[in-house]
Amino acid sequence: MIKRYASSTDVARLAGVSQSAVSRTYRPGASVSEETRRKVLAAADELGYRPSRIPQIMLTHRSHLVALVIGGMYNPFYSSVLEAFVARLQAEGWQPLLVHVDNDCAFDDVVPTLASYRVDAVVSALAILSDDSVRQLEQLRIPVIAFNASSFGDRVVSVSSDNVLAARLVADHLVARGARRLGLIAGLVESSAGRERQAGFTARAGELGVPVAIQAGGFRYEGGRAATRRLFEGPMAPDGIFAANDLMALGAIDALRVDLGLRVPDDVLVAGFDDIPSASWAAYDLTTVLQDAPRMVDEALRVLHSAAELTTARPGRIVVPPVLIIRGSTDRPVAPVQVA
Amino acid sequence: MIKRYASSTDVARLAGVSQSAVSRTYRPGASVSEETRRKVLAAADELGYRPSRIPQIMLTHRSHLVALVIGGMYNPFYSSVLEAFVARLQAEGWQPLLVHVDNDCAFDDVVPTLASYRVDAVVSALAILSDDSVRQLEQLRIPVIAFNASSFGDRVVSVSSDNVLAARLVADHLVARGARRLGLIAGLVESSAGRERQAGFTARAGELGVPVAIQAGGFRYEGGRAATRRLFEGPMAPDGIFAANDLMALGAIDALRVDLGLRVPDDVLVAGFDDIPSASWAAYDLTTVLQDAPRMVDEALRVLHSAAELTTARPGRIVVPPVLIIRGSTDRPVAPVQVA
DNA sequence: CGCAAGCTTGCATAGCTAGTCATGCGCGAT
DNA sequence: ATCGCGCATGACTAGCTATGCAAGCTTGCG
Repeated sequence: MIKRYASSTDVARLAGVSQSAVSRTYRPGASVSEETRRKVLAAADELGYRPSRIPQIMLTHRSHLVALVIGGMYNPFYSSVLEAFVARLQAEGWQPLLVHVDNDCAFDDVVPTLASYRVDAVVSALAILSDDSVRQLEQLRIPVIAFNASSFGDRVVSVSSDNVLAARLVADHLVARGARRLGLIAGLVESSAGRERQAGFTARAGELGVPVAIQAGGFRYEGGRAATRRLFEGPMAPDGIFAANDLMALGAIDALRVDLGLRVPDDVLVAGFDDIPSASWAAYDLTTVLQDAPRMVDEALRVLHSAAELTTARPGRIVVPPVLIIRGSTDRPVAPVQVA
Repeated sequence: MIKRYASSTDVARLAGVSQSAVSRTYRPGASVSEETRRKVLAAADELGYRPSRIPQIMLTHRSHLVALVIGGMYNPFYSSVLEAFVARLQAEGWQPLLVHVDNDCAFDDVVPTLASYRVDAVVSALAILSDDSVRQLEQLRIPVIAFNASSFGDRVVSVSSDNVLAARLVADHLVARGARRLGLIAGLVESSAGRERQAGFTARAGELGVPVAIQAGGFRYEGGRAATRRLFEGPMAPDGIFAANDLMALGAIDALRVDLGLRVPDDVLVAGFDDIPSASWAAYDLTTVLQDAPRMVDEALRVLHSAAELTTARPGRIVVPPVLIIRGSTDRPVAPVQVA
């Protein structure tokens, strides 16, 4: 194997000093004479030397690596969360190790890899942590922070929007704008966020005495479009639709306009969840729930800092308040809400 | 500092064997008796032990870490490339280290960090490699693979679509479908992909004797929308628009329909570049150029494998053929092409 | 029963950095 | 002149795993 990087010993030899002197040159506050520092830096520059973190990991038992588990990048909300996360982690001296999980490669399969790189923590932006993998990570004493997934509330720390409250607000809003027959496009049953949005919406609709028809859309555009067509094949054609994420809501709008020849918002109101960039595009102008991604990332980092000291994070749940963004897709005169 | 992970020595002590025996248990093909293996695995299970790659990195001078540099995740094309890349890297035994670069944090700032983790290679999915940082990486002998960026063709390996050819095909197509006054929405001058698309398009339009007006859109939806409005403030209102990426093309369609009250494709043809998911949504149905992301990732990995052996990749350029996807946004009868 | 061959096991070590400890030097104070 | 102090420097070591080497054991065969 060819040696790629120069070591502090190489630099020391070239500079005619000891390895300690090299190390001290890069350690702020260490005692090095100007003369020695100059010689070391000259030699380091010649060899392209940068101190390695690898031996330090062995000595301190801290890698400053954080595993970021992804697997649903089709949703732009998660790409923006990812980008925000990476930027913040980096700014605070962590390094994100990216791990992909999907049907071919389950979370359980990558746990040994994570452990072998001695990551300090795992952040999952997906709801597909299996019970088994959580137990494995627990045994390895790796703190786990789950994003928008509260299923394992007693084992891991979760950071999420207040999905139930947000969905209730959407129900209120749709009914206030005159909807009397609601349609709900659900996500995936595996997703606790999706389940919470469904629960909040149906609960509030029930309180308001408004019926809700439900179809699953799998969190994707095509799923939302197909689910909308199915809603209109049923006995109760809805006049207000809430999709558990924006992608499905955009599919719903296209189904209504293109497939069913209906107008939005004139014939049917539509609301989504996430506030992805395309939600505000002129063709859609979608009413949606803003998830405060920067705030969520902040909270996750706060947990990370405390978890870094201990061997495990104190399990719990952090909920970030949502904001209802009202746009053209529900733009109709306000009707009085009739509480049943 | 609290010790988080068990070491092979810990396992050896518990199992009543030597550290070598533990190591050999996890090394396929090594000579270990069934009895010893059983004891080791039992002890390892109890302690939650996984072999560490960290000392191995020191011994072999190979980290199997690949730095993935991102910074434009607003474009869904890059999220899909990222996801594909991570999945493939992982399947082949690499681990992606994610690095974010933006205005606050230039590439040069993160080079020391990359070096300190002893990454085996750097993959940049962005065109913002500075000349200085390429030189730094060259001195550190870290191979660099640039995605869709050929500016540093003589220093790094680049993998990209055939942007020039694709843009020529788009020009042909728009003119064949009857456009006689073309508009081009350019990306960023820093992007070589954008420059190539512009060059190919204007060159072919020139050959066909069709005039082209140009406005910059910065690769973003809002930029594309504003650029389109500016195109129509000029002396030559275009009847065919090519945007250097899909996001700007979608902005163009919305500008035409919502801001300018025109019809697509009846009044103006629109084509984009990337084939992001929203390009095929019913509201847009955008003609675009498919960049074969899986193929591009394949090629990048091939380079990576050869670069892993050497200390540096042989500079060069790999070009992947593009595919023109014709959809409704240019759906008009074919007119005969008049070569000037 | 003796010996060789093969399998198994433990010991020792490389690889790199940060920090501890001891040493040496210069200089001011006594 | 001597002592002590502060600074600078080098030697040494911890931390963990894979592997070469030597030694011990078993087994089969003569």
